[in-house]
Amino acid sequence: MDKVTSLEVAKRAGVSQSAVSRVFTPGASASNKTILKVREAAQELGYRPNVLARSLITGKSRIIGLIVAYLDNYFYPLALEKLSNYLQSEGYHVLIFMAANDTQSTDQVIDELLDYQVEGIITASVGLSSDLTARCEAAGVPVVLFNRSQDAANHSAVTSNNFSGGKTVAEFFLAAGHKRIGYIGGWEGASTQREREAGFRSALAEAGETLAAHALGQFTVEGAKKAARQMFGKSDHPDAVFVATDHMAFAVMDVLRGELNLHIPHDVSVVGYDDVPPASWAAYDLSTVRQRADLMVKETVTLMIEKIRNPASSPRHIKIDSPLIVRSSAKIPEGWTS
Amino acid sequence: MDKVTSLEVAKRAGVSQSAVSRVFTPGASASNKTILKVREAAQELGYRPNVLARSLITGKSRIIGLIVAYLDNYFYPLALEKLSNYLQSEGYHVLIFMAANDTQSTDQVIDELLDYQVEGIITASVGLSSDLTARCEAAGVPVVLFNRSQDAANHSAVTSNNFSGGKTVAEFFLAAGHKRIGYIGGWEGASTQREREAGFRSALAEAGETLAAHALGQFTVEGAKKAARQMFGKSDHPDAVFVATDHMAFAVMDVLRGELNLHIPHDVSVVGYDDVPPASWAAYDLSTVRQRADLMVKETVTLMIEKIRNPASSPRHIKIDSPLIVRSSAKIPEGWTS
DNA sequence: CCTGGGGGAGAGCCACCGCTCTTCCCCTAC
DNA sequence: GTAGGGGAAGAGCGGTGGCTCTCCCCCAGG
Repeated sequence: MDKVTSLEVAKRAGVSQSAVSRVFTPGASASNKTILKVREAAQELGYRPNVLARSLITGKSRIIGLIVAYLDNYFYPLALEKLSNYLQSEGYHVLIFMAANDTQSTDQVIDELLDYQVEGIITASVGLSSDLTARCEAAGVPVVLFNRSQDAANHSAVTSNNFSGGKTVAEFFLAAGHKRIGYIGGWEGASTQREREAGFRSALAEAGETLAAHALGQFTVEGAKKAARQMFGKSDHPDAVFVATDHMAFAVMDVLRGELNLHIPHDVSVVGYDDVPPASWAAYDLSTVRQRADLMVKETVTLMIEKIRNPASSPRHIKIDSPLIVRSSAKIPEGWTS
Repeated sequence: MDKVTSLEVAKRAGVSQSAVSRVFTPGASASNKTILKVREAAQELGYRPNVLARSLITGKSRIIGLIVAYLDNYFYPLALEKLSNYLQSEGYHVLIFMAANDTQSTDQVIDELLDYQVEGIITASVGLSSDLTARCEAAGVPVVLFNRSQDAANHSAVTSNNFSGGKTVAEFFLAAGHKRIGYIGGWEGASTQREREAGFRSALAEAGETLAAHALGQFTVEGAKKAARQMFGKSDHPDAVFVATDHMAFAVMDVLRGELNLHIPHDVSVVGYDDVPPASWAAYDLSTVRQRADLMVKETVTLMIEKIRNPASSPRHIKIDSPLIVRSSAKIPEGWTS
């Protein structure tokens, strides 16, 4: 019952095997009569071309490798969903890999992807060593970084405008009259973390202010909780805090309200980054900087396809504008308009 | 720079092409001397076997197709992560597809997967028509349903024990002395929904009670909110409600507390199903039935591999025990022990 | 009006994509 | 001398694509 080949279809239709191939190859020419006969025979036999065999000769697998980490941060599943759908609609398919966040495993993952002759690699929230970059380059496989950027390396990247996002949050806090302003970040290895903090600090500096408190939460719930306890456990705690991802911001809010009995936003204003769905849930109603996943995905795929079509095209870093979404977790400055 | 083939490696190493193949084929024999020469030449040239070409001849692609829906329910991204990792560790790779929840698109997705010569298909929260089942069967591709079951069809399935899970919740409510008990479900097409409700109802019936209110939330936040407003908008609302997924339960809690000013668990007890991470977050602290994703994943992969190794093995439905995790969103009966 | 030649569409043939696997043969070792 | 390990050769796996060949249509010229 298994494995119907084009040869069998050809026999049944009374044509040559290449005729069958031509019928199933878009852009090849065949007479209506042949097409009809072949289609019918194929239908009866349940024939479908073997994509693997096709890729072998055409050199195009129509597979895109996707490397993901941090699936526990809501932003990534949603981005993944959109990415997959968008690539599917462009006729590509997604081979997915989880990356632990060590170079070791990323290394192996890339190798396995290359083994599958992927036409391109998209990494979500994963950085690449220059060594790996070179290997992909050598194999002629373009790489696009999603929600992460890299200065030195020469691959394309799509991020939100993290710097200006961070800046806006600081301006928002300052306009609301906050004086002791804290920051809870992610992990220094991540460009998102560095840029959000840099933007945040720069706006404070412009206003002649400085950061009153600083901690890193490693992008995890536990890390964020620890950071929050440490930062808010004393009486002269900050009256506003910018948390680098919503995912961590929820944990921070839980600690502030549940453990430290602080009121939000009366005692502390909290702002996050991402605008994942729970941010709009009543229990948190978190003010946050929105990363527009759909736009980011669209740009990522566009960049990828451009690079596949024209391997010589130069890498680009696209920054998507990221607006502040004002909800009730932070004091709203009078007359604030985004 | 592109595409190093085994022939080139063979030339450089001064051996035949087949010798190179043997070196890279686990289980084939070659002398130490040859292995050494070949490995060195391969290293220098950056050679790696082309998996696609290999699959063409061996008939084993080492690809598993994964079809997912409802990625907005936290349970699935986490399951996906575990699934992918587990399959990776078993030497398989995952080609992922998103399924809109109509048969139409599932149909096409299956076709595309079969085109890629996948060795098996895992569907997460997606049912399959008997027509599709037959097609996979005919192509010799085993199917395992994850978190969904199907009576008539003959493929394996892994779920939690939804019936007993639902039953436990009802017993829990009854033991706490609740009298007006409601249920907010998902979507009738889902076996999880039907079984959870059936279990829940059966325990009520055993105690001579009946459901005081019933609504369906379609597994979405908006649907659940609507159901909650409807069920709790009047004064004789239930004093306990079982919501078929945590994801919907959060929405229900938001409506109860934020819109209707009801107190949990004082006015209403809420219990969910899944035990996704936010269930343990302080803002919700939701009592819920735990689906043990790691166990479910492990069984799913085991089943899959067994079926690949021995296609004749008969399909099985594995039900993972699902314990009630007691938190503060529902009244705790005196002396309750799970 | 009929015939011959040019041209183009469409079908068939064959080489090949990169690898595996079986068969065969050679060489070594006992 | 014989057994056995290991290398080489060659036939595919299921397709694609270039080349050739055939056939038919059309038009021009006798």
